[in-house]
Amino acid sequence: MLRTTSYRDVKVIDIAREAGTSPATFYQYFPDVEAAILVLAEQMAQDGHRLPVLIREGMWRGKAGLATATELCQAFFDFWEEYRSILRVMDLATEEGDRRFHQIRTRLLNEVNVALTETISQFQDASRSPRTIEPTATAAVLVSMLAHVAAHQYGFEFWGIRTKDLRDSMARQIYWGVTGQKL
Amino acid sequence: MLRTTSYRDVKVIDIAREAGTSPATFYQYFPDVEAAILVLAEQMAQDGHRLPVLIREGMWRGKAGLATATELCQAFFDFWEEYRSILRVMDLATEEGDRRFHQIRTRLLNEVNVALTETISQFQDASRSPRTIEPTATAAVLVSMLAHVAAHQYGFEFWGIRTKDLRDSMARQIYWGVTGQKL
DNA sequence: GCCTAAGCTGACACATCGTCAGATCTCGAG
DNA sequence: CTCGAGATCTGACGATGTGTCAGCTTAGGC
Repeated sequence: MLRTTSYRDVKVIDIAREAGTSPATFYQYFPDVEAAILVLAEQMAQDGHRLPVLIREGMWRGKAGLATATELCQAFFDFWEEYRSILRVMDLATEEGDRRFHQIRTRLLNEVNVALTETISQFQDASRSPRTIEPTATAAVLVSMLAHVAAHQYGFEFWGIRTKDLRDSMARQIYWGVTGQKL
Repeated sequence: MLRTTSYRDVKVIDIAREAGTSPATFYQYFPDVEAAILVLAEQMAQDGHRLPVLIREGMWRGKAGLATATELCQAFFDFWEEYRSILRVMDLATEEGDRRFHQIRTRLLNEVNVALTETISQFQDASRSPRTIEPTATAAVLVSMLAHVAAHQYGFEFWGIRTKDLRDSMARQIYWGVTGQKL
């Protein structure tokens, strides 16, 4: 229903109708509409475990590194495509201070963040470069980029920017952010 | 009201009460709640003109370039801080396919995008590097990063990531994305 | 076939929506 | 100052949605 109806207009009675039952039955399972969406969000977060795996199992050195970065971008695009309507509600709720959604969002993105932080740290240690920039912060910035571009993919196409170009451009930024190398 | 009440719970009757008038009067001015928020969003977009100015008037070469990038990040943080509650509604509405909000979002961010694209193109031309990466796409990716990190600034602090670190990390990514230089 | 517990829902009191007819106000012409 | 046209406001209302409860239905063990 979130795919076709705006969040604001999803009413308990609509959900009940769709489920072929009455509003009273809905309230037996959920205190409100948010609580029902929360369940969907939890299922989504489960599926999100595949994202950090890509980072940990991928190669990050040289050309293979750029390829891994590209795969990561593609995985984000795919994930957002699938869960777009839930993600946007989660984002709003999080921003509005809803702890329940914030927690799920954290579980989903923090894992990616941690995986990326580790990889960045490894490269910083290897190159013995002065750690002027926090790996955590860089990881956070890169994850933000991924999440936001994936979310607004369609909006960019509207401006005549191809998804493929976005992906490649983002992959380069990530490769650079992670390795510090120019390639 | 959007600062204290969730978007979903802002009712016409609340707005009317707040304004010391009746719902019927509200409907004389706006067809629905969204339309009223739209006006706030338009005012916000006006104020957004200051963002592309920073890009165009700033220096982008060398250390001054990094300073300009940092200023740009700070400006985004400040802007989002001021208009956080409107921006999150705008984002949701845009994602849900609302043309009116999409248009305002475009006006706001596209100007930044164009300014950044121009700057990137200048650097690519100067270095005669092969244009494998679309300047427009890179600009879009960077603007996304700015918008998203600014939006979730508070969420990051929750994870123990300092705003200052975010800003510096982002500034480096932008500097690199714009100039292609490592500094 | 009976009983129990789990699950469902009709009905209700209350809130909000969106509209319209008519009340009220404003302000310039006479 | 008075009047009236046009602008603005609002009470009232039917329609729709919310959240609760008591009572009904159903499944399954005995």
